[in-house]
Amino acid sequence: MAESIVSAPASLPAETSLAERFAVWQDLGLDPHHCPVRDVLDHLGDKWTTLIIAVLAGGTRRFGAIQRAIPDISKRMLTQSLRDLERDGLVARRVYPTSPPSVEYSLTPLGETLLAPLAALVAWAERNHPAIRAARTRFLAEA
Amino acid sequence: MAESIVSAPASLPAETSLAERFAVWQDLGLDPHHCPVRDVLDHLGDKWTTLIIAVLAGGTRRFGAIQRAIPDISKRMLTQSLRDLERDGLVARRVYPTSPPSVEYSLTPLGETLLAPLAALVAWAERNHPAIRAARTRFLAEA
DNA sequence: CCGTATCCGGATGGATACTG
DNA sequence: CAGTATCCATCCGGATACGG
Repeated sequence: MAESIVSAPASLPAETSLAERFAVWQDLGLDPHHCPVRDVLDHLGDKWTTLIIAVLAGGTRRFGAIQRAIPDISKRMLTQSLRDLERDGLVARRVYPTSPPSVEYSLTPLGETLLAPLAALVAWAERNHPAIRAARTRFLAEA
Repeated sequence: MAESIVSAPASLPAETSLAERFAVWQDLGLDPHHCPVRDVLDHLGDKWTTLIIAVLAGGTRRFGAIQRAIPDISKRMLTQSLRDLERDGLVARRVYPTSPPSVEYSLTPLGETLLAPLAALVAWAERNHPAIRAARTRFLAEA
């Protein structure tokens, strides 16, 4: 997919509002290749990625250990999610050619920089979880 | 769905690490009803929600205005996403019974509290977008 | 132990047409 | 203008079985 030559806009200062950032993406036609929400966050939003990052936030883990930490993930989805994270440079995979083989996963330095903003969002979710559930109940009661 | 009587754990201080938070959810069996990642963030992770919030971060908007701001969203998906946000108490919907009718959407106070952590995550995505794209290219080159 | 391969059901989401 | 209704293709993700 011969990438466009248009370079991404210079990154804005950290305190830039969401609304201002949106205006920039909009000028680029919300092209998914230049819209970080679509190109990066959509990935974090899938069913398992955030949970896996939370596990790896605790340190290097083996494949089986991650699977035990998230009881209802299948090997298929765990492998695929880890591959995607590796592909994006957030997770490192190290294979030890022992028998039976063992494979260790850990966050890369890039992956570690994600922890702070992600933890802030998760903290928001925890703090407001009761309010959100209350809103849902109220909404249902009106229908 | 007669809700369980087990109350959610008291919320942890803001600086608590992801790994520590995960341990708490895990003790509850990662039950989706008590895991904010699953009950709240999964919702934010769907295809349009974050973009819609970014638009509303700029102020109250009418249905048509939101649709024009996000060129490739269908009316169907916009309606559905807005309903979900309204249901969770993040967005308010106000109908003016004019002819033709006009409907305004805006963030609720609860919705506004989401802007700061969300903007931080988006800022991370913007800043590291080039590094992530580079990692993808590297990954492809090895296969 | 750490995967891959295959199959398949259900959810997601786009296109289109219609309504108050 | 702001939806709803319907149909339909695609994709996500679970179950199972097999391989290095």
